[in-house]
Amino acid sequence: MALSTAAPRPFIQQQNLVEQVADYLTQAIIQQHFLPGERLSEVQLSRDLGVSRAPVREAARLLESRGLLISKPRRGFFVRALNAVELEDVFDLRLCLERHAIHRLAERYTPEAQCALKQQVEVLCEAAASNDGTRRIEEDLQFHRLMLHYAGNERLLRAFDDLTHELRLCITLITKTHEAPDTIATSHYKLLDALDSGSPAECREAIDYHIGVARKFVVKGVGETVDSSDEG
Amino acid sequence: MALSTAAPRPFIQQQNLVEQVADYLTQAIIQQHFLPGERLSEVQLSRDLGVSRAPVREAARLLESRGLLISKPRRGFFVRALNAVELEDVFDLRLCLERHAIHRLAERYTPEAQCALKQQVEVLCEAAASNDGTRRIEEDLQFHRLMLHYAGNERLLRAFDDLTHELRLCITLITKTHEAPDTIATSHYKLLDALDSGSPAECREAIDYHIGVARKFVVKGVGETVDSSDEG
DNA sequence: TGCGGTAAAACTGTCGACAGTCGGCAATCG
DNA sequence: CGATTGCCGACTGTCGACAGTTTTACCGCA
Repeated sequence: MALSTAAPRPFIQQQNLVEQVADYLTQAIIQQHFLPGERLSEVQLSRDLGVSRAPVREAARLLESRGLLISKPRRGFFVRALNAVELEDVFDLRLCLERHAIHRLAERYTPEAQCALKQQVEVLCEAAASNDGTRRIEEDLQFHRLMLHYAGNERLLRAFDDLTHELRLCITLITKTHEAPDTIATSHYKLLDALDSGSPAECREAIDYHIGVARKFVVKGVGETVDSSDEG
Repeated sequence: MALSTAAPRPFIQQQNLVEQVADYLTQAIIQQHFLPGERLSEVQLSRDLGVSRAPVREAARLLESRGLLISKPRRGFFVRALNAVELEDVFDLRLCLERHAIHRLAERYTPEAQCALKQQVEVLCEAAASNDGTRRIEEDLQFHRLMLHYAGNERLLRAFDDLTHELRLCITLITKTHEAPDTIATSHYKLLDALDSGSPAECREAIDYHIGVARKFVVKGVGETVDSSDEG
């Protein structure tokens, strides 16, 4: 049941308008083409994308379940705006999930997992040296996703994926205050070392420190952008 | 089979059709009017409920995001069927969330929370003495939901709610193998005692034992119902 | 000039319809 | 007699349209 094997690659896949619209909206939100709190007009979107409103609505509901949009009855869909408290909650839950995952992973740390994680850290380091902030974040998240993946609990992985959608909601904030390249590298290598040691205490300490640093940076970013996106 | 009351207008006249359809579907699935793996026909549902297909589709997508339904392209929606592995994953994640929650709660254990939890245990004990298995489960879940609530992290609570939807997916299995009333009572009082003590170690031990027992019962229930509802 | 009320515009919620696709069944062929 | 192929029915994906509601713009009045 390992999901590590290559994903099924259908020959022809592009015919699902809902998914395409969902992807488009997700990217547009992440890249801040739609600002937090902004209202999305179904008719305008369907006009712009050249589709009818039905797939737009279904895609919007999908994003709502992922925490990227919020629907208000008779008002439409709005881009979710995370405040400081909600962001703290997100990182607290992330800590919860990753603590659990790293322990589970330490219990079943295969050479395959070790190799994949090490490889991903190298990719991450490469990305960290570049100027592309978004790519840095994505490779960082991908490393953590791999950890969750090799922890062997698909439901846990799904919960993490749900969470990262919300993390991406403020990805531009994160890129602005992201750590220095060498800090990123050492921080992740520490996680690998902890896993190699197999010690639960070391794992916990490493992940606590790691998430703690990330949290600090992001919350700082939010604090700097005192955004008065009020809602009623 | 499920909708013998397919009269012209069963129940809907207000607004928010999507939520009403979602509630209806949720109840129908929980009460096993739709069996795991069964396919749901959009047209049939919309006919039976006296609405069009649009709200049915949107409600189905909602339930899909909650893990109650699975959509297969061009095939429609199917009732999710949890296998033993997936159920183990669910309980593992539940352990993850509740461990975190009880620690957070111990840090900020107010008299209000203490009172509310104690009250809910009493309600639960009352329900446990009754014959209504579903009510027992619901009051049990409600106790845990209160714990998560007073832990003070709304995002954590949402993750828990998402999880309980899947738990309810096999609620009939759970009711069949639920613990004895006095076991339920003592088990929950142990949680309260651990919280009163304020000791993280005691909290962890109590919640580990608690979830472990629940897991054992449910997994046993699944094992007895050797239902090979695999999917391809 | 500022404010309240009314009317128009825009939007969402919902509906019925059409087209492409999938699964099952039957006729055909080896 | 079994396997294959073509056909038919049913269903999903998508669309345009209508009705009720919310927002906005405008106009009269103080």
